[in-house]
Amino acid sequence: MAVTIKDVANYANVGVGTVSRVLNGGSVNKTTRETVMKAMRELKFTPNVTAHRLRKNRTGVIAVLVPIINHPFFSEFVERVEEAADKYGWSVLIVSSQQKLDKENGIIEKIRRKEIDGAIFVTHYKHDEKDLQGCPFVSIDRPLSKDIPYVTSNNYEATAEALEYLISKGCKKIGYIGSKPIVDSEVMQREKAYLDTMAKHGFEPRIVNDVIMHGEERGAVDKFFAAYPDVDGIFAAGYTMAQTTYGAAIEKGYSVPDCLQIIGYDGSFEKWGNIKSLTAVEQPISEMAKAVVDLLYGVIEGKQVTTRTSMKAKLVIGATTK
Amino acid sequence: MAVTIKDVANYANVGVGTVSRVLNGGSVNKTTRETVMKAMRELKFTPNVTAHRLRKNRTGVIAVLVPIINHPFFSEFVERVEEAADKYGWSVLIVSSQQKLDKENGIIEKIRRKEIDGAIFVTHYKHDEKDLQGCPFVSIDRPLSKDIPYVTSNNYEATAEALEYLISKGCKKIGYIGSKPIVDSEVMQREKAYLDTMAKHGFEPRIVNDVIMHGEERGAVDKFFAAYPDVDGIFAAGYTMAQTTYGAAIEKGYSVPDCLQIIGYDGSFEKWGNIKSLTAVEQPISEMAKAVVDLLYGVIEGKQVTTRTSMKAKLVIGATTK
DNA sequence: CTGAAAGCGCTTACAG
DNA sequence: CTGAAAGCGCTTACAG
Repeated sequence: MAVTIKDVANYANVGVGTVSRVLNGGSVNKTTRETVMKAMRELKFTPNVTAHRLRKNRTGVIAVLVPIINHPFFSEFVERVEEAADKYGWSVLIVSSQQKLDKENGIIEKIRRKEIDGAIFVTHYKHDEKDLQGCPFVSIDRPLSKDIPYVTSNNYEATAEALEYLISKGCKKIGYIGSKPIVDSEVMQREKAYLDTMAKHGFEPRIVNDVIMHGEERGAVDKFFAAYPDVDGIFAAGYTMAQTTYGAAIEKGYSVPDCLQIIGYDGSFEKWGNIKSLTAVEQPISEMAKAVVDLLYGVIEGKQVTTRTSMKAKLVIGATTK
Repeated sequence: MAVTIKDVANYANVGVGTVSRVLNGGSVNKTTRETVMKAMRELKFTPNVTAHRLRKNRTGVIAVLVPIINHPFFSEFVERVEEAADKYGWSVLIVSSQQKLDKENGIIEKIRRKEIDGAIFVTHYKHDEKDLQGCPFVSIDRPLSKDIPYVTSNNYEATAEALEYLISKGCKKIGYIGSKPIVDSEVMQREKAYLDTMAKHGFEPRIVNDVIMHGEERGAVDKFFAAYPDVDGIFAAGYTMAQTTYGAAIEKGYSVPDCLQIIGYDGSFEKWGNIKSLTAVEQPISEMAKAVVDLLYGVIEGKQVTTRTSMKAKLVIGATTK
């Protein structure tokens, strides 16, 4: 069969413990270490992760919960998580919960049963504090519960910057279309930044920010245009919302960006090469994924980790603004 | 710690072997089995998968390779695979290869090193026959290599049906826009069905079917419209192609479906609620995923499995046809 | 049908 | 720093 730690030990004339120690960075005499490494190379040894996991009481599996997978932000996020998780030898279970509580509870239960080692929540649902006790969890944009670490981006500043950009391009009747999170989340800073910026410039706010699910954007967008037909700039607080806004605007006869400028959050239309590229606030998805995976590793290993990590989003100019 | 097979054995006054046998469906005396099951229930025993895997030399991880994850067909397929894999206690590693050979070879290498148990290829790349020897592989739409099982849909019949539908709705100048697979694949039956149907009706073919990557659809679509501006019906042989075709057609001033009718393959635009829903040939994604996972299980367990499994796609009428 | 024992490939106190 | 040994939680011949 495959070559094991024992074969290496025999070949190098040491005990298996020693081989294990060089594998795990334990203290080993320098020349001994070299002999062992040489043996590993010559025998083409690769450690058996399953045995390692059994000994360490780990499964090597983490879960990532997203509301929907077919979405520019979430799908890229998930990809980056897979890449970052590879560093720890983890494989990742993708759970697309579409805001269904039972799927989320299923994951919590799996962790409890030790079927997976931990989970990353990108979904927004309210959980019982005590269900989360002692489980290795991390999340995006909001603390799952007190003291549970999470990664976010500078929602407030990035949104304010985007709005100032619209204003600098001549917009005076600026609207905000969003999808309100079910639970307290830093995503709400986007709306706050909008209100503050409008107030600062003396503009009256035009807002539609309801609690809706992915796939229900059109209703919110139609409601917005019905209420504020005179709008000349829109900040759409999510990718799907921006795409829907753009599509509806074109249908309704608005000329983009001449009469109506649009800025979205995340992603760009150019992906499929079929519509013009969106001006958007882009979150550093890759860095956020890496950070959240490292955080989860820390939690699983019982290390001290920072509770809140904020990363910088930046405005990327596309063709939906002047 | 957690309750183990040993605790159950003690509690039920039997040997651990017996407990293991009831767990794995070995032959056990009926009343003994009941005593053991009762003990498991009362002790809230759940088997440790890692130990099981170590003993069976399995990792419990399979990979699924897709060209791109943010795509209606592939993302749903991947979700269904996750669900189906759960039945075998597997977790699935999602690899988005965007037709990059090194990622695919990385997976083959992982299987060789026993880091994963098997893989499902939805990507289309040419691999060395001998690299695939003895590895548990299955695929979609084409045999990865001789005798390697795969699942497909009735591409030919479904495409022919879609074209007959266009013709029944008055189309006479029907085009085909596709993305040609790099390797031999049953997807090519779509083009064949198109050519046959055109010939049958005495229509002249209008085809653009180049080898392109996801994200490069717009070039093909523009090329098509430049060559055949008089088109009144289009069969777009993939979802992204259909979406791009629709977007470009609207931009170029075609009225859909009044002057130009479009049928796609897979997915629908309505997902984001922003554009009209597509008339499309829908593959039975869930069934295909289930079938391919069961196939992989068979291959891993060394069972005899059927080489080709074909499932029925069906035409779903949307708003892009009359 | 069933129990005792060996072993899957590692890690980790325990002595030295 | 290092070796021998126990043990992680299972499965599987081997006897009976």
